Amino acid sequence: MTSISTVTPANAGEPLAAWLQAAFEKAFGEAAQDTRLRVLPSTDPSFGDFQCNDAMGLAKTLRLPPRTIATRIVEALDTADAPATANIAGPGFINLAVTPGWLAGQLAALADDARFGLPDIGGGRTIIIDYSSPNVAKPMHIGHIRSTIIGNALDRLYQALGFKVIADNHLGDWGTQFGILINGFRAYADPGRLRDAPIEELERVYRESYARTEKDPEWLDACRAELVRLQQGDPDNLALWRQFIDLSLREFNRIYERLDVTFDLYRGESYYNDQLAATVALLEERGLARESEGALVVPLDDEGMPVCIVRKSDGGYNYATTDIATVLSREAEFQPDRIIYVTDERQQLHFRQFFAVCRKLGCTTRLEHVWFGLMRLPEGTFSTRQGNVIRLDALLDEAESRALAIIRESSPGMPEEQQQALARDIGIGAVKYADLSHDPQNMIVFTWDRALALDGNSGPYLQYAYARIRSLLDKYAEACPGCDPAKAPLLLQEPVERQLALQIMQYPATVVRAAENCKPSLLADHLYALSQLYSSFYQRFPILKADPAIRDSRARLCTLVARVLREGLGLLGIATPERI
RNA sequence: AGGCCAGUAGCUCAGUUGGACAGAGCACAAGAUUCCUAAUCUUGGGGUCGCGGGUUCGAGUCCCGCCUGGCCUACCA
Repeated sequence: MTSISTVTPANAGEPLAAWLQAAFEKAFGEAAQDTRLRVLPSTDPSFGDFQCNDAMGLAKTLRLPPRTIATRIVEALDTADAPATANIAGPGFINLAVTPGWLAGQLAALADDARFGLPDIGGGRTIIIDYSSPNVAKPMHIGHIRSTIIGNALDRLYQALGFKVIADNHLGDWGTQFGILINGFRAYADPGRLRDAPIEELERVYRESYARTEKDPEWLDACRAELVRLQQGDPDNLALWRQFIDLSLREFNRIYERLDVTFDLYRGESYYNDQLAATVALLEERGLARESEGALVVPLDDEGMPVCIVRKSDGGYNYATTDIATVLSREAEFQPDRIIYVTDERQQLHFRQFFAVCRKLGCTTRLEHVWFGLMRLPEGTFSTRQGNVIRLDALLDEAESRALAIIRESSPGMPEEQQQALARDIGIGAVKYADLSHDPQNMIVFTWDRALALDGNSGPYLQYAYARIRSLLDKYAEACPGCDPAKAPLLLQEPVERQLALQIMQYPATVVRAAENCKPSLLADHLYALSQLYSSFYQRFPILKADPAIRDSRARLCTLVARVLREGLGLLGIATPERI
């Protein structure tokens, strides 16, 4: 159950819904008991601030014209200290225009709440989020960015809502590719290149070795032999394997640092290696697995899915086995409430299958696959073979250098070091926002200009709005020493000021919705709308030069916009520099 | 062949339990800076919401059929 935070309800319309609900019950008695009226922000400011559409839906059950229902609700409203005026429009919409006093009071209550209205939904329960998960000995490319950025945003969102989040990087650090790599490494690796660009070198070695397996059977056998030796624990091969992981992690961590992404665990597939046999034994014990064409499979006809292979015909285990063992291990160690996997869309069937197997084993953890559309290039799918992969570090480099060019032009006086730090925040912010502002499930066609856009609906637009507020508030402090905007009464007179207040008040509900739907884009949209309102307000109305009471109120409104932007962008993992 | 997803303005995309004349950004056109950061703001044109049925007081949203595109469909992950 959702527990409501200290002062402010998560949905800004809730107090109004309660007000309408009381009138509804007064007017209709028992007939009203089973329904709860909902109040949502208006779809158009000209209708008012909030609206309730439920009278139309109730027409059937109450057997009355919707307009009559709406009228009777409105007539029964408690008018003493009413938070809003209500009127009926169209077939039975109840439009609510809230009083300035109510609006100011609600906003002030939100401002005084330490959690800014975010409810503690988690109550300390544990969620494991499994994301990023690149393959060892291969460079991270733009195909990894969505999992990393979306996963990290979910990490931050759930933490903000009171969950204990364990971010687990389930590295691809085990499997047949290591036989090819070890054998190739001994034959082809160049120490100099390995020192200068380790991952490129490992990748080159792998490609060369792999190519040879296709035309040289003896080579292929040698690779297989190395793999067997590794799996049997041969010290030399293990040492090499550890070196590959070590080199890869160093490279990955450089990128994670640039992206401000951190993990609580780095448990690759190899971590579960010694649990695979027991996992399969358990499946057999429970009578869930059977032989088929030499492999061991779990039939899933009852779920309408093809069989799930848990042991290959050569006796080896595959990813399904590892994933099942991973769930069992996580349940035993962490007792998580949920496990969320963030991967691309191609793995949907695999996840549905192994989730089903887990349920058959009696797992009670809520397992969830958050999938996202594959990123592709305008000319088609990117692929290693065609060499049209865009490496993640190259993307980030380009993002930063584009940002730096603009900063040098617009802020030539800024110290070089500060320009570069700013370019990092803005460039990385642009890349992250370009991803997070889209619904994860939509495919993204990658173009440099779109991924690195610095105007319009972009990360820098939001960062710019924030920096302008900071600058303005500094000037306010100078102009009015000793003034505390937090104590100023809120006078929300202009329509755009009311809209700003309403938008801010929807922030907690938006965070909840973004987390529950695993769609950070919902929060990104909200922050963009807030920035648009603010930019319009800023451009059209004086703040520092307004009459003192108005000036102080507007300064306070600015502090609240800044707070939402800083905290909201923070939940998306996007930095908010104080100066641009 | 079956499954999942998508199809909304020239382009990229939003669009809470079905709700009021379908919204942004980019691009295009015209304007705004002696004044709090113009990476901004204001105004304008522009859409048979893939097609056809159905349910409903009401459908971009739900149901059925079709068209187009992407991905998946047993020993890669």
